Amino acid sequence: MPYYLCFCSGDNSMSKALPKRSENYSEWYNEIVKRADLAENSAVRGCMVIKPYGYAIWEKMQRALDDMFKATGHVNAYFPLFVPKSFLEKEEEHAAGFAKECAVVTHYRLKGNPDGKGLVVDPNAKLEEELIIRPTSEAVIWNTYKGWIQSWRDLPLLINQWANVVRWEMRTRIFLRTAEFLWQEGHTAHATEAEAVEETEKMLGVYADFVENWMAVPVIQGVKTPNERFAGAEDTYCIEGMMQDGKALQCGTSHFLGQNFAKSFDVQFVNKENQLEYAWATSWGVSTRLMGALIMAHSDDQGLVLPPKLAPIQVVIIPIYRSPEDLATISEKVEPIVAELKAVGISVKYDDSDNQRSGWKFAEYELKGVPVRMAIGMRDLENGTVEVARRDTLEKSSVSIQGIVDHVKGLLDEIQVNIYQKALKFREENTYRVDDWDGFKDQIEKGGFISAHWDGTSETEEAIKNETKATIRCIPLDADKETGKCVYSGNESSKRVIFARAY
RNA sequence: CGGGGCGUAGCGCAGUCUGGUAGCGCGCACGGUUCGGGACCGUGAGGUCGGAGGUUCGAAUCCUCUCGCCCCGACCA
Repeated sequence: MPYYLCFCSGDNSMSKALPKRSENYSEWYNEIVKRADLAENSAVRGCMVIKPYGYAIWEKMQRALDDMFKATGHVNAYFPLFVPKSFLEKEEEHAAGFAKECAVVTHYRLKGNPDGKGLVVDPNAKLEEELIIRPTSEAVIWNTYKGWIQSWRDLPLLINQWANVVRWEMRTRIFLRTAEFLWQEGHTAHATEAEAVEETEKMLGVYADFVENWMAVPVIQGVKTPNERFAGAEDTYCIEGMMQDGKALQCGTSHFLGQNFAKSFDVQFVNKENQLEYAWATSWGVSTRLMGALIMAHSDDQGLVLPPKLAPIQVVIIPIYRSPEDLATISEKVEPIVAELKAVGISVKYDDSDNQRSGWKFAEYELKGVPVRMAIGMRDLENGTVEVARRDTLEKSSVSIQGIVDHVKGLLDEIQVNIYQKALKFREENTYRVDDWDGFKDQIEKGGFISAHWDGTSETEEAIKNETKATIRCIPLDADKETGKCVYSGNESSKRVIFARAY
């Protein structure tokens, strides 16, 4: 059913087509998440259920990132879910930053309701000290590091943890902002400031590498303004991506924490000169929010578009047949192709299920973003060909079965590059240099990134945010030195920063 | 917390104004015809209408209370 007919019925939930990006971007996003079987809202407020297909993508992300962390010398560990309130309090700015969104455990027991059915909290089981469900783990980890760090020889300490965290957000959006989410958080301790800064920047680079080369989402690397900094950090570095509606999405952050946490948790070490010093810290994280970025950066009105490197199924093969005999003939021809594809490390699914017809399968795998689809029917067998369709461009071609594996391999690489280039082109076409305030207000309504001069004050940043809802996404690391006038105040500025509305 | 909306079959909804046999589409089960871009026909299963109380001969429908969810705003590394 074409989308426009849905208005007649007053009910588009049954329509086969997705809402269009151009008509209702957020509805389009929600429908893709649901229809591609990535995740769903759970019965628990603000919390999602990540479904097997969505989780398979997350697992591929985890695998790639984890390998990169290991390659840069990090090891994994696991720390408690609960943070005693007194720990969280220790670093004041950190505490203030997270206080408003904490889930708090106050009791440890339930009992039968004396007035009837069900359970009630046992008032006699009140905890001596409340436990906070971690919104992030700096507090509990630095409290632990105190016992691990005595000498310069104990440093650097390079640890990562894969975990869930809870932030009691007032409004949630699946993958982009959920009350509970999955992430990794790296927490490192160093002997010198320079080394910690280097680590902070190195991990930002790792994130940029991952997001660009695996997720195929181009990002701008930069530094946050003091307003947007992580609570308790000296500097917050970030990577910012552009979604197809022109809004920015923070894809990862890497924080230089100075000695703030070492001082709050009294983590000191003896240096080579036998003097006591506080350790220098970093922390860095990416979350299941990246799933949101992946969806919003590439997908189209037919459904999800996945970069081959992260697609749980890279190639799907669909037989086209009438009789069981035809199917048997086709399957016989397909089997060695499947085996060869697997042998070169390509994940392939041969969907010979007979409960749906081929047309239905085509649409279904498009919706799920499978990068390459092959269709084989009796006609193909006669010609020694298969029909190969690529998800990114929706182009179809007839390809000889001879050498099909090399062809598919090359095609997957090409798709990976192509969707990155497409996203990069989109970002470039939607990034504007703006030098006057009227132009700024005008452009921000249309969407996209604005590269403009800023006088460096929080007052100006706040005023711009209040008037336009645009925030400074970052001060790009590669910003050219360029003197100019602040787009809002007219005061002196030494470089341009990136403004955008953000998720 | 303020404003708006919604809870009826697994999912999406109509029915509520004006009380009187609980319906439709999708999905599901079975049978058949189909099969190169989301097939069709037939048969069938499936609901104490979010919960509690009230009005009434009779409540999905009217009244009171209550629980939950969604959207907009405030909030948000």
